[in-house]
Amino acid sequence: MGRSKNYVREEVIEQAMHAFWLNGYAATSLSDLTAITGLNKKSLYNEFGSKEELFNIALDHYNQQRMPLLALLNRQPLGSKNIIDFLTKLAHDTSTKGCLLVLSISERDLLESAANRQVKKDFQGLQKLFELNLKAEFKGSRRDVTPMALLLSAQIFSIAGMGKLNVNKDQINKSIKLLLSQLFEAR
Amino acid sequence: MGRSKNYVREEVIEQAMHAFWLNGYAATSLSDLTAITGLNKKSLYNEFGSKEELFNIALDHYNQQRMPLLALLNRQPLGSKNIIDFLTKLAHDTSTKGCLLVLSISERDLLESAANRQVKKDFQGLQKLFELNLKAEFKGSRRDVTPMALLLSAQIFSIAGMGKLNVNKDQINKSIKLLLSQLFEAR
DNA sequence: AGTATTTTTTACCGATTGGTGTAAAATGGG
DNA sequence: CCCATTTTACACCAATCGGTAAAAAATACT
Repeated sequence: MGRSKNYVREEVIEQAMHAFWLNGYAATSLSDLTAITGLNKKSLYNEFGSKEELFNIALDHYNQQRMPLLALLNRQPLGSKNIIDFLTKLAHDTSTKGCLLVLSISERDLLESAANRQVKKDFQGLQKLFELNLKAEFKGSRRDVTPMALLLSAQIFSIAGMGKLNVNKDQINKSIKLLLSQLFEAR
Repeated sequence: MGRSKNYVREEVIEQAMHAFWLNGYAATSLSDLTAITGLNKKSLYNEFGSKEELFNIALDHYNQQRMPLLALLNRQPLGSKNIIDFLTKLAHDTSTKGCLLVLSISERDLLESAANRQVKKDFQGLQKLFELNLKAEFKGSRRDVTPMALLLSAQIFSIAGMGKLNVNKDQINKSIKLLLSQLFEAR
């Protein structure tokens, strides 16, 4: 049945993901990818088809890794605690690498790509999760939770941005904590 | 004194700025720049030195254009009204292009460039302006305004991100208004 | 008008881009 | 052990990248 592969698919995806994460899609060349993954161009193409397909797969991998975080928003009972835990953990996990999803929406080469559509869909899904938790939190009142859901979900941009700017992590945590307390704490 | 230029420097900078804004630094090629500005490669290099220098100049131009907005934070008396007006206008002016400064901090080719350092400095300056206005607003109290200043200045990332995602502008305005009312309105 | 000076045009540079064709190397099943 | 099959390595592709040298075209000043 022929020679066996010299690499582990999942490891290659992981390495490619980190490369894309650090450098962006366009700025990560095939040379970069071969250097980082250790396997050569032809093997990359045999396994993944093209640079863009590899990126899509890497994005998928990224989302898979983020599942535990997203799961926080699905815990029963829905409510503000889920949101607080989610954003607190997001802020805590911030790094100077930023967020791959956030970074990808600005990539020209991806503007009309499947990846870009996927990222937008992911964000809308996040927004929807926030809405559901807010509705549960404020059930009974007739308040429109849409603006608050948007405000909260957009904080992933703030957090990613501060991370990219290398803002002190303690300060990031404090600022998010402040936001959450102002929005949710009984006053 | 020889032939006169048949372009206007300021117009070229303006056009280059828009190209960089839309596509990013790395993804905007010299071909793009010559096509958009109308003048050829050699003239571009005679006038601006290099692609990176042109980008720095374009970034400068962008900041100049943003001066009226920043001026809102310098109005006397300092206080929350300045911040409210600033963020309200920023949200109102959002476009799908996002913010050139925000977009630039993620560009690998600029990571160790003068442009990147400039952008970081700009953000810190913004944060400081927020702090001064908050100190004025809360003078007398011993509250540490740093986290709030960081939270507020980081909203430029949220706003830019929502713009990039093509979120309905009305919704963006509402979400920012909500944040401001929660932070500042007497309760 | 003549000419010195500047700008623009054109052709070109080596390096790198994403992607492929081909042949050698390696390893499975019989 | 042998051969079919797979994966690898290597050479190569046209296109494009940022940048430049040199000559041609245009114009302002005397």
